[in-house]
Amino acid sequence: MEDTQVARDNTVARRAGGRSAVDTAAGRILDLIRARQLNVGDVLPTERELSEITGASRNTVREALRTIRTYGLIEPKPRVGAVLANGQSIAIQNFFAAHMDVSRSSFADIQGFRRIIEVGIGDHIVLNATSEQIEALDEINGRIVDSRSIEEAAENDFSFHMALIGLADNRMLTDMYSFLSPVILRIMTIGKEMRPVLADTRAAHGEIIAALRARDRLAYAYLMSRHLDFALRFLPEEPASET
Amino acid sequence: MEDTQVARDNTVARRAGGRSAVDTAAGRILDLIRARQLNVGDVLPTERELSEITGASRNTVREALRTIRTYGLIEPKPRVGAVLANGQSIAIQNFFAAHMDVSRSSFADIQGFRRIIEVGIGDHIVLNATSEQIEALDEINGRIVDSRSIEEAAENDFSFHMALIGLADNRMLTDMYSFLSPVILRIMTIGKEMRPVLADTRAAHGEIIAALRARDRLAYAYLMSRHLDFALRFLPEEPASET
DNA sequence: GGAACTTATTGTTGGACCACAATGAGAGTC
DNA sequence: GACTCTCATTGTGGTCCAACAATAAGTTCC
Repeated sequence: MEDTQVARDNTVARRAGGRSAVDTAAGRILDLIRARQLNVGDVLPTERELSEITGASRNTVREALRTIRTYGLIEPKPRVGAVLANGQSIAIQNFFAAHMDVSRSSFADIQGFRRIIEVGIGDHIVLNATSEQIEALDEINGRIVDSRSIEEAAENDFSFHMALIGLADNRMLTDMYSFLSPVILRIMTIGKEMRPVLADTRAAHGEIIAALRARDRLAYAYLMSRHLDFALRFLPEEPASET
Repeated sequence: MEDTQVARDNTVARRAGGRSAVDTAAGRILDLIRARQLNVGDVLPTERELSEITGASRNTVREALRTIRTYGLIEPKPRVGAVLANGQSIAIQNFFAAHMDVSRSSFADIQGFRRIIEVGIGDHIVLNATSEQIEALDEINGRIVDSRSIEEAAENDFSFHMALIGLADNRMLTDMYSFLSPVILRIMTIGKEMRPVLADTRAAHGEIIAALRARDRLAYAYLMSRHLDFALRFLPEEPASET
């Protein structure tokens, strides 16, 4: 009898709030994390406790936790509870991996986004970057040909572009690139798998650096635009088959 | 008897594959989508059928569906089943919301970001936008002076810029601006509170539209850059506090 | 100090009920 | 007879519960 009561009450609450019980629970759990100032490594209350706190059943709490988990914010750990994590990378990667199966335009979209950004920051860099910063770019660029694996090459490639972003001196941009880094890395990896000529990448970067040295914003825009468009040409039409 | 068998088999499979039953189920469902060539609008089998197909319990299937749903790939529809959707936009916005702390970026950062983006999309718009699209911008721009409140003016202002972003034809950009819309709206509201001359905004937009009509990319870049920089001058230096 | 045991927690299952919407059967009307 | 409206049926997702298995931290015993 009481279980029926609970069920009916929850249903009413759901309809009233317009949100499902799972959404409500997820929101409360996120509020809890915020309110308790929990950081990476801290543990959440147990599912049963969360069930009491949120007023939802354990199953509902589990679905809510599953959502938060998909965001990479928590990592379940048997016996101890869910641990706050920054599984951002894996989460984003999974996110895009799941989407590549359905929509294939994502790669192109991201490359287009990069093109706008990395071409667009040219003016600021040309005007404000110090010679030391530009030479630091050159140093990073040199690592690419030393890479001993595709993955390492992709990481070094990304490091170069990330350093470039850093010169824009804009926190939102930096955050955004960090956020997108797993996907960009994956794009680079695929590109290098299809056309593993590291020297070309280095040369293209080198031209860009030269344009920066010369404080030539037009050359920078042209070269960067060409560089990113070039990468796009080697991306597969079909989705990347993951395992 | 058989259920016990199934349970034990699943447990074994889980330990062998190193993946949980939920992950396995999610993988099989995604395989199913791929194998059946399901497109947006098509329906998945019911949860109970998926339970039979994947060999997992309905609760496990539900958690798997919850993951896929968090990715924005499906949308549950009562009585019909889960429908394939392209909720990538909303999903990625949720990802942004869960991971990116906009409040830590300053107004200047966000305006700088906007400057890069909105100037950067000029080339694409000049080359690809139809005359009808440009006239639509003009129509939106006309609403600004009709606004009867600061908030309404800010919304109309944002609509103009959002429409501009839409012309870039890049989903990631559109998603990003949707995600940032509350903050941008706030910036615009503050700006208009400090300098409530709507005619100026409209005039600046009008010049930009004129540049687009003339397919003059240099004029566009100059005018847009000036327009955004101008707004920045009237903003306080505090960080963008959200909500 | 190390090994076996206890125990609390997550993982998974099966079953139950509710609200809701589509379907179709049946009554009523022309 | 054909059509329309009403309403019960039915099937679906949403939520809840109780139970057991697997796991690892904590505890006790040697």
